[in-house]
Amino acid sequence: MTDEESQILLQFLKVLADESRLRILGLLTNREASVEELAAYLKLRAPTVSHHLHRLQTLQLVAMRAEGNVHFYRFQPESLYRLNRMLTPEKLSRLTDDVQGDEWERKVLRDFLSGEELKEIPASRKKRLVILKWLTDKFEADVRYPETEVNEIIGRHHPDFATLRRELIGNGLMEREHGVYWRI
Amino acid sequence: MTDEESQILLQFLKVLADESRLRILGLLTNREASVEELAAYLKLRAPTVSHHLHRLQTLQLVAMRAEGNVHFYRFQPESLYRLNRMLTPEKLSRLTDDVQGDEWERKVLRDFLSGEELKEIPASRKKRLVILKWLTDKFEADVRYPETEVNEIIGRHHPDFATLRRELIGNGLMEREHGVYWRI
DNA sequence: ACATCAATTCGATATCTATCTATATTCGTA
DNA sequence: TACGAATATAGATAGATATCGAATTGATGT
Repeated sequence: MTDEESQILLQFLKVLADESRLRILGLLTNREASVEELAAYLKLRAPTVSHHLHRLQTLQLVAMRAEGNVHFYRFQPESLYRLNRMLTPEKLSRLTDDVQGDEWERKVLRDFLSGEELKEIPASRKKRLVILKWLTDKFEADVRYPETEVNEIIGRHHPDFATLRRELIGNGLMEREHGVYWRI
Repeated sequence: MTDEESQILLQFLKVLADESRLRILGLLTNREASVEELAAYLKLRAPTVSHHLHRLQTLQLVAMRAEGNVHFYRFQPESLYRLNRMLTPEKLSRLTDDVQGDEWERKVLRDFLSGEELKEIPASRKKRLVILKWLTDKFEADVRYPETEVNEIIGRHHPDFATLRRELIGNGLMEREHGVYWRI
C-alpha cells in the first residue's frame, strides 16, 4: 500500500465517507454557494463547513472563487470521474501487486524473508511462486519425505506449514503419494 | 439525507474508506483466501480481519464459502459497479432534493411512519401516494423481484402487503409481468 | 464424548476526526 | 486608518471505530 495511487484512492474515500461532505457536494452540484449559505443549509457552524470544504478542495472535488470576502465554492465533477476510474476490480488488484523488473525476484525475496524466516506468505500468486521455489530448495532432490518431516522443514521458515505444503503440491513443485512427498 | 439510497452510498464509502479493507479487497481480487491467510498477509489478528470481512459482507463486497472450519472469502465485483452507479453528479444532486422538498410530504411521512414501520395505510388518495412513493424506494431500480420477495419487503413495513402491492401497481409505481415485479 | 483448530463474538482501549468556541486574517468601506 | 463582515485557523472535546486478547462457537478427527 505504498503505491501512490492507492493512497490517493484511500484519501478520496475517506473524504467522501462523511454525511456532511456528501451533502455539501449535493448542494454544490446544483449551484455554487458561499460558506455561510452552506452552513445555514446544513445547520452547521461556519468553521465546520470551512473545514469540510478544505478537505474537499485538497482533492479538487470543489473549487473556490472569491468575491471580496465571500468565497463561492463550486463542484468539480472531473474528480468524481477520476475516483470512478480508480474504483475498478483491476485497479484494486494492483493495490497489492508491485511492478515487475529484472531484480524483481530478488526484491520479493528481500521483502518477504528475514534471514531464513518467511515473514509472511505473499498474497499475489506471482510473488508466492517465487517464495515457493525458494522453499523447494530446502528439500533434497530424489529424497522421499514423510509428511511430518515436510511440516518440520517448512515449519523452520513459517508457522503455517499446512498452507505452504498445499501450495507446493498445487503449484507442481512437489508431489505426493500415500503420504510421502518428494521434490520434482 | 433521509433518502435510503443516500444512506447506502454513505455506508459503502465508510466501509471502503479503510486501508485494511481496501487491501483485503485487493488480495481477494486475485484469489479467494481464508481469514488466517489474510491475517498473516496484513499482519493483523484474526478477529480484526473477521471484523473487516463482516463489514464488507454486509454490503456484499465479499462472499464466503465454508470448507470445514476454514472460511474462504471471495470478492464480488458487482457491488463495486453498484457503487459506481451511485457516484455520479446526478445522484449526488438528488441527495439534497428532498431537503427543500415539500414540507407537507414530510409531515405525512412523520404522521404515518414510526421508524420504518407504517402505522396505517392513509385513506386519502393523496397521502397514500406519498406513502407508496416512500415504499417504492425500498426497491432497487432495474431489479426484478418475484412476488414472494415483494411481499417480504413490503411486509417489513406493514402486515397488509397484498393491498399495498396492488396499490403500487395501480398507481404505476411498479409494474408486473408473469409474477415478476419491478420498479418504474 | 473429547481434543483441536479456525472463525467469530465480546469487552476494553487507543486513535482519529467532526464539531464546537475563540481567535486571527483578509477585504471592503466609511 | 479603523471598523465590520466573511473565512480561515487553533485548540478542545466528544463520538466513532480499528485493533487487540480472551472467551465462545462450530466442525473434524481420534
